[in-house]
Amino acid sequence: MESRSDKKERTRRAILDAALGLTEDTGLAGLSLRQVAKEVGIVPTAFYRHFDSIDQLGLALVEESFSSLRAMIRDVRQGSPSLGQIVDRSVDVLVEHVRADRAHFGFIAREQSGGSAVVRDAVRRQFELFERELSLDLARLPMDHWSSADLQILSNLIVGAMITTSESILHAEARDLPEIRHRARSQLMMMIVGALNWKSREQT
Amino acid sequence: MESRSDKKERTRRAILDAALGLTEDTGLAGLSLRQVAKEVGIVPTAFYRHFDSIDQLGLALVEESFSSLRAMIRDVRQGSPSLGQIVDRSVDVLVEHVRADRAHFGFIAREQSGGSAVVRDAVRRQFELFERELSLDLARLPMDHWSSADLQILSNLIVGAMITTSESILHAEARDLPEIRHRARSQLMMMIVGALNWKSREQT
DNA sequence: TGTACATCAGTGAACGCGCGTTCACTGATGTAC
DNA sequence: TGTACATCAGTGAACGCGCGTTCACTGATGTAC
Repeated sequence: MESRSDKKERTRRAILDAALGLTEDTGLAGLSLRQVAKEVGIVPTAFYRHFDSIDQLGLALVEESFSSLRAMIRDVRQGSPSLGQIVDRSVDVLVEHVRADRAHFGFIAREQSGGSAVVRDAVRRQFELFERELSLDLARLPMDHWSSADLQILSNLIVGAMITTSESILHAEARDLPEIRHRARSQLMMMIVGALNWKSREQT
Repeated sequence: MESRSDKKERTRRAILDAALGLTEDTGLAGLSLRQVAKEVGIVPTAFYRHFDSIDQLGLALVEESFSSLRAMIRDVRQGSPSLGQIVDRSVDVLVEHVRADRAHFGFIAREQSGGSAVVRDAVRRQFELFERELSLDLARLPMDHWSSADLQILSNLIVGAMITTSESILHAEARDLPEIRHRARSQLMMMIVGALNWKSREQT
């Protein structure tokens, strides 16, 4: 038999999924509690058994979505390939993850400048955290003693390009993927090569 | 005396300005015709004398905002400084324009992934156009015979960084500006140096 | 310059609709003895 | 194992509100003669 808390968890899950789906066209701002309830198959007031408000639901989705993002980074890291392969591998993993988890990546991209101040700020805070983590990863690469401030600048640039690329992947047809892959690889290469040369130039 | 059409133009202007203001927190998706009318000081139904719908109003704002953006580029171009100064000058002009025209730049940044499909698509189309223009500008720099495809890839990367930087400027306090300037300069430098070295490397 | 008519930006009442939120409730699941 | 009571996810009616849109209108501005 399914316990009461199991059932509740299942409904909660259904609410989160419904919200991810309904949000795709209109953003969280265009999502109503009643739409969600209807989609899930509960009465509007039952929503409150799970979340205090649409904003709280949004925050839960932010958490979930960034878990997705971190899982992706772990995937890149565990391959731990050579510096030469890291570009190809990173881009492949990005494309793969975005395709496999459109809903979460789309949610993040949208709500980054969405209509709810609370959710928007949460997304931005998570991206800052994410940037700092990436800069730690970069520090482990052989980039002769960069300052952490400079690593963060590079990290900020890379994360920005990653978001732009994710958006391209989300809007693209399958047949456009090779081109997007090529572009993303070229850009990542430019950034890394640029950072290396810019830095060595400055130090001489 | 103010003519009838002058008066109409003035009201239209007031609607556009009210929309830009009200949109700042909630995005276009959170904007209602009645809010705009109230802000302007007309009755809701009078709105229809100027726009068919909020979406049409949004499209007008997209046009306006990208005029702003193009004015900025013209400003960069007319200085036509050396390759060495172009980075500093570009960043200075960007910061200056974004600060002077927060409303338009914020509108573009927001509605790029906003809740209205029509407006969103219009913004994206404009950005693609803008990228192509920038790639033509880049072709005039001494970047030994790049293919236009590669210039577009670089252009796409630069525009992405420009949007990210604009968003930083919009959210920043005045005292954080020097750091943002520094970051933007470093990043633009990385991209240009990277592009040059990556390319020459590939050609050998 | 004066008159008669046309235009049209803005008015105001009215509509039906979906919204978030309140409240008292039901009945199945869980717990204490 | 059986009984009595507590918990609580989901129900259903009701509310007041702001929304976009319709319609017939007003009265100042503009135009033709």
